[in-house]
Amino acid sequence: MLSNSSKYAIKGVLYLALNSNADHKVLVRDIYDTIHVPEAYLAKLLQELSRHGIISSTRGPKGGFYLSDEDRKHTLLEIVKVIDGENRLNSCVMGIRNCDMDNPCVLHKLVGGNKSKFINVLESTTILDLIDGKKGVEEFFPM
Amino acid sequence: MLSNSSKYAIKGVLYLALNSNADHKVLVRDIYDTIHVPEAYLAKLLQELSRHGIISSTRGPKGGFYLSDEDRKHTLLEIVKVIDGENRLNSCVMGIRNCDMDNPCVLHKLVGGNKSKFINVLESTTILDLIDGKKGVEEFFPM
DNA sequence: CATAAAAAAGATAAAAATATCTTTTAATCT
DNA sequence: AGATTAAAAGATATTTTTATCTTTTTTATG
Ligand code: FES
Ligand code: FES
Repeated sequence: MLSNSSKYAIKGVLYLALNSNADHKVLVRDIYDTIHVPEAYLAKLLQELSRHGIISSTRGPKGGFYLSDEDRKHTLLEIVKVIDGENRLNSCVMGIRNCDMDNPCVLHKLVGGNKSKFINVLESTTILDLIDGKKGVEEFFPM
Repeated sequence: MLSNSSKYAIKGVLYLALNSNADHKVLVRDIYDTIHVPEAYLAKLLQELSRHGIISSTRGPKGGFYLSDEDRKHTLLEIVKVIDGENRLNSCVMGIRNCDMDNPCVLHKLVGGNKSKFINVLESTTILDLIDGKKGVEEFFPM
């Protein structure tokens, strides 16, 4: 479904969404324990997301990772694509060719619909949507 | 979604469903090229399925793998469980705990439904269902 | 400017998934 | 019985994913 890395990344971003903004940056060191992701690994993932403009960061003292208002408009799919690459989600359930309505594999009719719905959810759900209405970390973590 | 191994296994079983029976056993050597699965790897997978009673096999001359009528009643989920284990499919999208309606993670509401539908399809689709109405290998392979 | 803080980048390590190769066992046929 | 065929089992190799460790660069501050 999703790689471990993508799950970690989503967790990290979710934490940032709940606990950071441009005036309050947070360190990996302060996140990893709460969301149960290895510290160094989480750092790599957040760096990757930052490099791709999904989240924000600044170096040096008072630095850290955070989400700007713009960042919060990014979708789950964008996160997944940065971490897992374009192809992982798009590939056919049977791993044959890129999923193609015109040329479906045996399982396409059976499960293809679910797959596209899943992708659709990821594509249409922003970080903001996810935390909408929720206020506490407790509502999400430990997860 | 499904591991590579599971996809291979399903392909192999599908081939057997189309091209074998108790009186016509087939060799891995005659399958792997058509379904594009490494020979030795496919052998391992079919052996595993045979060991678990999902497919049938006999050794020695005139031996090979095949599907009995009973074998054809097995579901896709059974295949996947033998190859990927019980937990891969059941685990939460966010990889947190076993997916539990009573205690859902953030993404459960969004994608949990799709996931259970997917599993449901695998559970309710037998080999026989899959090839029902189809007669030629061409309809399935190359896949 | 020197120092410290923190992300970025790079290198390395460990584990899991994927794949292949070799030996053994069972069945068939002469 | 002996030879041959083919799966079963076991051992090994490769690749990918997951994870950690080290060095470098950037930024802030005294
Ligand atoms: S073509 Fe295989 S799932 Fe769509
Ligand atoms: S609890 Fe996470 S997907 Fe169900």
